[in-house]
Formats: sequence, structure tokens, C-alpha cells
Amino acid sequence: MSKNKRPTLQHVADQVGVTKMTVSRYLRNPNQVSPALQAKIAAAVEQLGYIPNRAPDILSNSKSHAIGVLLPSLTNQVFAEVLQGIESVTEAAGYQTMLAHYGYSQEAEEARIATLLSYNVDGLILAESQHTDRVLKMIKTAGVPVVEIMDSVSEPIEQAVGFDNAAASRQMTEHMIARGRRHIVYFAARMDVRTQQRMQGYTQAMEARGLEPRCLQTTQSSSFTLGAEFLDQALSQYPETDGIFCTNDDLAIGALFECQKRGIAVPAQMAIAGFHGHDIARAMHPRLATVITPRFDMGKQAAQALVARLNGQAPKTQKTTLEVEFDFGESL
Amino acid sequence: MSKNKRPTLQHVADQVGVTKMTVSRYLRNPNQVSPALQAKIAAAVEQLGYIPNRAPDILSNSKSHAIGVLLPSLTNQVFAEVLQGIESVTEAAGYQTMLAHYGYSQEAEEARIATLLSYNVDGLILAESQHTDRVLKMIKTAGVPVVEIMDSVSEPIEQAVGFDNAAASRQMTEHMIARGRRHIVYFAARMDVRTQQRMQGYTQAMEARGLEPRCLQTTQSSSFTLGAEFLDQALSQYPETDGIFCTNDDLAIGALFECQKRGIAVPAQMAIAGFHGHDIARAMHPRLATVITPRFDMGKQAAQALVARLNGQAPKTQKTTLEVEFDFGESL
DNA sequence: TGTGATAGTGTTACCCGTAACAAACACCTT
DNA sequence: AAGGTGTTTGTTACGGGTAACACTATCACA
Repeated sequence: MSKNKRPTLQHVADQVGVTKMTVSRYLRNPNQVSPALQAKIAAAVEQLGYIPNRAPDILSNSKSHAIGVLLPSLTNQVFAEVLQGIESVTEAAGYQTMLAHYGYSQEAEEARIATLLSYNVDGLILAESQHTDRVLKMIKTAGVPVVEIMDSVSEPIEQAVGFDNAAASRQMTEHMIARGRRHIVYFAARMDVRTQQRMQGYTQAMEARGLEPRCLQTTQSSSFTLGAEFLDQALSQYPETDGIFCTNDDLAIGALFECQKRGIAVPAQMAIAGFHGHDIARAMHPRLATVITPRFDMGKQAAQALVARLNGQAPKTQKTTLEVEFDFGESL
Repeated sequence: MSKNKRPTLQHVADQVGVTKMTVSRYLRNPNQVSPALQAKIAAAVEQLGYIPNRAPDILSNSKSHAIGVLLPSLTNQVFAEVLQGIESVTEAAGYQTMLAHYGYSQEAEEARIATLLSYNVDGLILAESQHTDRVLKMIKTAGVPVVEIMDSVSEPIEQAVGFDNAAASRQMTEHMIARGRRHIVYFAARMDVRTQQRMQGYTQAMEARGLEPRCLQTTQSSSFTLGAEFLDQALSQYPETDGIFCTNDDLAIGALFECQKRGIAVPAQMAIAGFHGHDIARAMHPRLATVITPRFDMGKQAAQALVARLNGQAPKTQKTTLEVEFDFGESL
């Protein structure tokens, strides 16, 4: 039961009767060694089951070919799609992503970044625009390129790829007003920076039309259940409510289901809009009005920018603002 | 603009006037060095912004304190929750998870595992029960412990934590039959091993009652849209259909929405059941009948088993079968 | 005063793949 | 035949943290 250590280049070399340098050359470019040896080395590699080992390279060159990705949450569909966009690029470029999540906590983010840097990641993609001082110092000291996503308004560390949360929210609110809604309530959860920006966009649009902004908010995380609870709260607190705009689709769907349960007609009696444009929102009846955010594309462009940096290209743009789309669905 | 290399123990040591060995000792246990040096080293570490480096340790000991997790997909809510269960354990145990996904392809899984092993992961959690020969050989050669999840029936490489897909499916089908449904159609997508097991459970239950099993299947991935399309197909192919059992909640929800659109009463005219028990299924009206799978717990127990192995404990059980729960909701 | 124990610090060697350089050899050219 | 060129393989050293061992200073106690 003694654990045989995993084979190294030396083991392969011994089997063939050459030095490990020759095997190393063969593995990176077979034509660098003579045809006779090529066959022998190939056989030995196959027989021993040699598995490449990045550790020495990481140690020597501090290049891990790994990229650290920090996301607040993975159960949130939004970030799963962002990650797909990132990996569509990193995978093709030969980078392994090292994923970490921090549950919207700055302290947790700091700890995760320290861990990722201890594995010598070559670059970082961060889904947050505000960081602790220690995070900023670590990134500077480590000298790794960083791309921030989700927000194109805040000042980035180096580069950012995102969209304008406040503007998107303002436009959706304006559209609801244009359709005749006057008593729109905003549902906000978690109260992270982006939710605050969206709430601000809503508030601006309401005030610009002389309407009174009304926000229901909580620091707990959003869920369908919460959307239902907020609907209840809105109806009792503001009985005249004729529209609801939610900081994400989960709340909106929860509110819409609750309307259906109570027999409140959507959109006849109540307009409902969400944020992000998830598949489910677009499959339901009535189809949910929502802001379609460029999640995949944002991940993709962020990764492209990072890979370009790692290939030695200087940052091209500091901020990239992606456009959101609107689906006014059947719920307004 | 010359890139200062990130500080090493040697830099800290030089600043203090000791050897790097002393700094190393301080970092792992401050009391191993004299109080006078403790203060000086702490100051130097802080000033230089020293970031620990795992690479040498990985090289020396082949211990990375990282665990590789292979999931077929991340946009699938199921696996996001499994991952949360895994990380609830690994994070506390001081292991970094390295995540990779393979889009349900055995070849992609093989490539991902090779990559993870090249980073010297200490262990693997695999969400698949069938693997290529090369995967089996690599795992054996690397000598890393492996825990498989999602399926407790197939023969595991070493250990498995899962549930019985066929039995769960059989039970749900039996319940639908007991409620009087006679023409139940099964909706299957992707056709991975677990879907096939579930379909088999359905078929067994139907045949045991002398009913004709009818399956609509496709290799494309499931979606709400596909659920709607399948409903259309079922109604035209088998007009007498009075029940639908779907291989996952996405299909079931798509089918349910389509019923609502067409004015087909659920459950009066059509019973619908899903699989997995997502939040959305439990928030909608009528509440979707569904098999609630132990996703978080499965990830948690798999990670616990793996961490125990890494702490030198022998595998306790080869297979762990977790129980599923049933929510018959309001759609049967 | 010598002996042994202990605390604190230093020295050396190692992990493994590869860059850089060196060497050996075949073959061609003048 | 000497020199030049190119091909193939070998040798050495390196990266950064730490285990193992060595050494020194301090102190207690017989």
C-alpha cells in the first residue's frame, strides 16, 4: 500500500536512458529530439502515465497560467453566466480559472484574493468596484493585472467592463411612467453598491416627473418569497400602488406569482418589471418586463482585456460601458 | 515602469537582518522567534506587503491544499448548490477549490482533470459516474483520492455520495398513478446517465401497473422553451395525456407555463411533476410537484469524506446513499 | 565550575522543469 | 583536410519556502 509517487520527467528519462532535459524538449516540441527517441519517449510517457507538473514552472517564472475570478455568489444565475463568458475566452487562451466567492463581504473578498495570490494567479477579475485598502495594496504589490466588472461608473483600479446600473434603471422607470404608472414602488434587497445605484436611477426618474419615490428595502438577500412579502407590504403601506420595479428578476417573479395568487391582474391592475433578463422571466406568462444585462458579453470582454494584458499589451481602455437592452414584455 | 517582483521571504529577512528561515518560522508560529524580532519582522512584512507563496511548498511536498471539483455545468442551479455544499466544508478546512466544468462531455472532463492534476490538486470531486480509461489511469497514477457525487448506484472509483435517481423517479411516478393518472408522458433532455436512470424508473413504474410508458427525448439541453415545445408535441402525439413527469424542473416549469398560456387547467386537466426542487418551483402557483434532491448535503458530505481522506483517514464507506424528499405541491 | 537542557538562529539540501550554455558529432564547402 | 554549420543531447543553475540538522548563548543545578 506504499503510495508510489507520481512519475516525474526523471522517471521517464531513466526508463528511456536519456536525461530529463531531452524528455522535456520532446514534450514541448517532439521534433527537437531524434525520431528514434521520439518513439521511445512516447512509449515511456504512455506506460508510466506521466502527468505534467506546473509547480516548478510557477516557482521559476511566477507564471501559473491561472486567472483568479472573484464573484459574490454562484447560486445567482447572473454570475454563472458572467463566468461562462469569462471561460469562453480563458479556456481558448489556455488559462485555468480559479474561482472564489465572497458572499458580498469585503472582508471575505480580501481573504479570497490573498489565497488566490498565494497560488500565483497571473491576473484577477473582480465583480466588485469597492475594496479594502489591504486588497488594493496586495494587488499593487503582487503586480497582477486586474479587471473589474458589473459597474462602468465607479473609478476602476485599472480597467473595468460593465454597464450603467443607474441609467438602465432610470430608463425602465421612465418607460413605466410613460405607460401611465404613477405610483411605482421599488423593491430592493441586499443593498450592495449596484442595487443602490439602481435605486438611485429609479429615484431620479420619479423625481424628474414630480412623482414620489417609494422604496422597500432590506439587507437580506433576494428570493421569490421576499418578492411576495414585499408585494404584501407595498399593498398595505401604499394601497394606490400601480407599478413595481424590482432590483432583480427574482423579486419581480415572486411579486408576480403573488399577484396571480391574489387575483391581481398583471398588467391591468399592476405593472411589474425586473432586472437582468433571466430565461425564466422571458418564458413566463405574462412575460416579465426586464432590463437585459450583457452578462455573458461582460465576462467575455473582461477576460479578453485581461488576456491581452497578460500577452504584454498595455490596457487599451480604462472603462468599457456595455449597453443594456430592454424587454418590456407583457407585464407593463 | 519596471515591474518590481513581488517580495519574498528573503526580502523581508534582508530588511530585518536575519535569514529567511527565521522569517519563515515567525510566519508559521510567531513564538518560535524572540519577542524583539517578532516586532521587527511584523513591521517588515507589513511594510513590504509580503504575500505568502504556495508554489515552493507544492513543489516540495506535492501538497497544494487545493481540491479539484468537476461539474458538468455551472448555469445549472443544481450544481451551484452542490458547490456551495462542498465549499461549506473545504473553506473551513483550509482548502481552496479549483473548479472546472466540462459541458457533459467525457473528453472535456478528461482534459480538465489533466489540467487540475498538473496543478497538483490534493483530491478530486467528480459529478460523473462514468469516465474514460485515461481518466481512470491518471487518477490512479496521480494517487489522489476521489469522491464521486450525484449517483449512488453506479460502481464508484473509490467513494460515492449520491442518491438513487431511478428509485426517486419510480416513486414519483407511482404517486402520480395512485392519484389516478393513466397517460403520463416523460420529458427527457440531454440524455446523460442520470436522466436515463430517471427515465428507467418512470418506465418501471408504468409497466408495473400495465401502463404504457411514453418518453419524449432529445440530446439538446433542457430549458423552459423546450418544456413548452414538448408539451405541444405530447398533446398532438398523445391527445389523451393527463400527466407529465419531467427530468428536471426547467422542463416542468416550461410545460406548466405553456399550459397556463393555453388555458389547460393544472392539475385538473393535466398533472405536472418536476425533479430537483428549485426555489422557483416551490414559489409558483400552482406549486410544482417535484423531487427534492439533497444537493447541498451531497456536496457537503462528499467534501467531508474527501477532507477526511486527506487527513489520512481510510475511506469509511464506499457508497453513501442520501434520501430524496417529495413535494407533491399543487400540480398533481 | 562543569554538565546538560533549552531557546533562538543559521546552514544546507531538496522539490522538478527549463533557460542558458556546452559539447559531441555529422556533413558540407573550399 | 581544415573550418564552418547545424543537429542532437548533456550539464548546470535557478526559483522560494521549509525539513533536518548544526551551532551558539543562556541558565539551572549538582
